[in-house]
Amino acid sequence: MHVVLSRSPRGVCAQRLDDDGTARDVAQNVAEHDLPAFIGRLERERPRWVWDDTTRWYPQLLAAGLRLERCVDLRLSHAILRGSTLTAASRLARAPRGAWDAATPLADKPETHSALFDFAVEPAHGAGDSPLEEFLLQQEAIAASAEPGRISRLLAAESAGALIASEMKFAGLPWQAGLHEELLVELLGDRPAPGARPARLEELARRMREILQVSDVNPDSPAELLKTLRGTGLQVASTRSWELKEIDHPVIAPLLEYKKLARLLTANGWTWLETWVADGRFRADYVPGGTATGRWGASGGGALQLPKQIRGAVVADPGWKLVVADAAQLEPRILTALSADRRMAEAGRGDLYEGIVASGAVATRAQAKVAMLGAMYGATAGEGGRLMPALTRAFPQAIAMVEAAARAGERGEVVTTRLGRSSPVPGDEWRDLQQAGSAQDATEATRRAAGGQARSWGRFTRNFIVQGTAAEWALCWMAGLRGRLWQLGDGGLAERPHLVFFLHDEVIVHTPAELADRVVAELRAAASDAGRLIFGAMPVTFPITTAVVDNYGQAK
DNA sequence: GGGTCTTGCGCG
DNA sequence: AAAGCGCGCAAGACCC
Repeated sequence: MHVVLSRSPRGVCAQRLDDDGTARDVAQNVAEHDLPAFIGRLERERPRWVWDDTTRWYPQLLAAGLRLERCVDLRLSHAILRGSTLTAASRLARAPRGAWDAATPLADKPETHSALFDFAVEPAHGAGDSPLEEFLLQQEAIAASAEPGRISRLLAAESAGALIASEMKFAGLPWQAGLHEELLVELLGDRPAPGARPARLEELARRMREILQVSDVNPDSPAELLKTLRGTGLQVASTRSWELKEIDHPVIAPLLEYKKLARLLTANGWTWLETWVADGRFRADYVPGGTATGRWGASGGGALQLPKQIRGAVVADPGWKLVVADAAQLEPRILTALSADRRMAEAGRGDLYEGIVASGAVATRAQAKVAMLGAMYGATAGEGGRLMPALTRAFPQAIAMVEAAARAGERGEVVTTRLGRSSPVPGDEWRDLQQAGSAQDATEATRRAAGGQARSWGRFTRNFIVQGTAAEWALCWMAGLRGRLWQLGDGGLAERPHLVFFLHDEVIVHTPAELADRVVAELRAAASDAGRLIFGAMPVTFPITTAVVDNYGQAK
């Protein structure tokens, strides 16, 4: 059973649907304040809740103590169906852009700007924009798809991800502000007055002045720093750390240390702590489907960029543990499964990179890693580029697949992940330049620019199929894990083992200590489920590394 | 003064 | 080891 929820000025409307899409009864109107009780009652029948945007419904339900098993997030589903080559012929994909193609989550927009429930505001969209009609249009597109099984799995995983994102924000990542502050004081000195440098940074700037024998140096301004360095005879093109590392000069060491600490101060210093940590929790805003490839984004707090320096401040509650798990060498394994390259699958029975060395393709594990990254990112120069021919000889099938994706992108074509997420179409500027570059009278410079741009888009599509399918795997992993964790405990969401962090191929589960071993088992089981769900009986394994720790800094 | 672009660096 | 993919954020630079 599906239950389609929508809001109108009169309250919430709930329409039950049978699995064939027919209305089970007359739609019910529910007052906003009765909604949690209403949903709680119906949840016992395990419906799939259908709503426009999870962020507009689920947070308040969580706050009321509910946890729902499954949903359809129409906005996220629409974005996938609209772009997917698997549903390109559907009415949904062929319709002109409308309210469901909004670039931002609906919750980010003021209510008055939403055309979804107030047809008078934007009559141009007509009544076809209602959640019920959109849902039926989506069902139609899925049913007519060449691969309904794949696309519906993707939509289920994407929607589960939306539930998880809301739940992780609700539960929060356990964060000890006191520990974080101790760390800052230890590395930077006491908290400075606003606008002033902490003692440690001031000291480093002073040493740099002495070494360079200048009256002033401002390492916070790349432009000024570049002038100062050049003024003292240093040949540098920029002030990037990786470039400075190559230079042999006494000022480099304190400068690099300054940069490292200044970064900590501005990105995750006292201000960050005050803004993002409250009541012992860091509550990040995750953005499911926030990137072209289907990876999540984050907005505010930099949840996906937590530097290793401060991970020690992520501490389990007393009597609880953190189970940190990541999928080992996920993207190369995804490439293996996508291409069904049996020799690469054989190499991946244990450590994939060691397996590649054993195959004779390259000499060292480090080379194997660089070569695989080169294959997935499209390296042309450097060691990655040099290793490509050997890798291609050893694993022709896998390499042919990413090469084909690159060639398609260079031609401006769309590529599609295993479950059906398609890459965006290149923009008008891209097409204009390609056209200009292939014209009879094109200048050499235009030809070169067009070629460079084509290859750049080819690197994007090459990577898209791997990164995008890896994102699908991670979503399936997490969705399965979420259900398994729920079965391990009793009570509300935060009283049972629950997800508190997700970073592309890595998750953290916060769990009562006595359940940690069972959480580890569920993590592994969910990983092999995910592999089967996406690739069927392919002989590719997705090993998980796990660590049961008191704080995140202890993992890895 | 405010908005947008650029630089640099954190994560995978 | 090199600078090839995907992101978000803060600060300075730059422009009006």
